[in-house]
Amino acid sequence: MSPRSSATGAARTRAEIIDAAVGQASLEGLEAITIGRLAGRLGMSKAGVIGPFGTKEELQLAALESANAVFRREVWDPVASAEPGLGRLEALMESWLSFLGSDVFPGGCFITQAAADFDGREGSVRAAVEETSRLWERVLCREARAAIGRGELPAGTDPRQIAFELGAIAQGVNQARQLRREQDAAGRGRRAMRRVLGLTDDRA
Amino acid sequence: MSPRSSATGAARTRAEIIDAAVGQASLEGLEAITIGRLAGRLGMSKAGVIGPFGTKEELQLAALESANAVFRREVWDPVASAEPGLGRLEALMESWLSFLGSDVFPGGCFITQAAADFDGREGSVRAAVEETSRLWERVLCREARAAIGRGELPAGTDPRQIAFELGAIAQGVNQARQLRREQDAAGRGRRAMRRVLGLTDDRA
DNA sequence: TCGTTATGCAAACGACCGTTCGTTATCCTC
DNA sequence: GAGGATAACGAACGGTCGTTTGCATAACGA
Repeated sequence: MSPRSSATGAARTRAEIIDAAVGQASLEGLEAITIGRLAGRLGMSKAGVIGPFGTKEELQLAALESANAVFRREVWDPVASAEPGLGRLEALMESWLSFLGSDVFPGGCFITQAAADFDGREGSVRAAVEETSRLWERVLCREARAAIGRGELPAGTDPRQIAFELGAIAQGVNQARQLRREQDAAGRGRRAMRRVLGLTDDRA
Repeated sequence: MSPRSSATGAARTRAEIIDAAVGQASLEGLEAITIGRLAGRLGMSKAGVIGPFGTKEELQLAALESANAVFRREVWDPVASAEPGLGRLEALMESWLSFLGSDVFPGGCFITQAAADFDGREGSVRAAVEETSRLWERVLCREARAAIGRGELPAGTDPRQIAFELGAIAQGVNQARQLRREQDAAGRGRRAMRRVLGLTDDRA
């Protein structure tokens, strides 16, 4: 079931195809992946690549699901055991920034890439991307709500506004790093996030 | 020279092709535009479409240039005559939000779309997209610097940080509207921008 | 050990890709 | 009116796209 490295036969092949698809998609977009190029990169035939999925659309959905799992493992899991509230939200942002600065996905944030690629289309992949985006925003929102409930953020704060702003900043970091290749993208993002969370380390 | 609606013969055709290409690109990405589909939509032959540009890459560059001109006309020009400083920066943000909420580009912000599409590639189009992004950030930065110089933003404020955050918020608005179809995307963006600019209309 | 079931390959399909070529219609200038 | 430039056409090029089909071969359960 798990797409980790070992496994036997078909499951292993399937995981390798998905990994290659995720890499390709993070660079050029989920729609730009191509059966033929994946086959070339993997040293397989086109039929062998598409076989386990039946359809390119199913392969796209599998790649998205895999990228979600990677994101959860890299960003959420490290802070999952902490207590809900501002502390965990702060740790989550650090985790997120570290992820955006890594090369886990060679082309940067997979969801941002997929969102731009599919927000003007219709179909099941678009729906899955939208749902992923919604789910992650719900996570941020829940965490912000916990922080408000504990009095760590001002009463009356709108948790959805916090979630929106944190997500926007992450998008900005991703673009600064991937498009403009700014060295200090993470630093700018950190400052912005800390200001949103009231953890001002600069002038009032 | 200007791609406005009237004009004679070839220039007019060229402008029509570019308009169609911009529309298509804002929906599905600058790389996903296709000579054949443009020809179909325009009732022309493929040769007639690619003729004025010679190459798809040149057509992409022309589409990007046109989108830049539209952006400047819709967002910058309305505030260009005001005095530099916080007032104009605020007006610029309103102008930007209004633009993001309009359907000038059917698929949302052209640059965000193009950035995601090309930030993992190489070549002249990528370079042009990057330069556009840099240029716009420089505009925001210059405006923030003016506001700081006039004492309308706290001394010691980093104008590049302001530019980064405003740009990130716009990206967030675009994704909220285009992917998640949130009704109040502009409202969230406005609140976030005003907070960045110290124009707090919510609780301290 | 032998059928059965997976697993992946080679080849081919029709469709569309970007680009090139030669030709035609239309206009402007002598 | 004749002649030349211009603009767009239709047809074709070699490739690549996603998908389907039939055939090997490897693995497995009896």
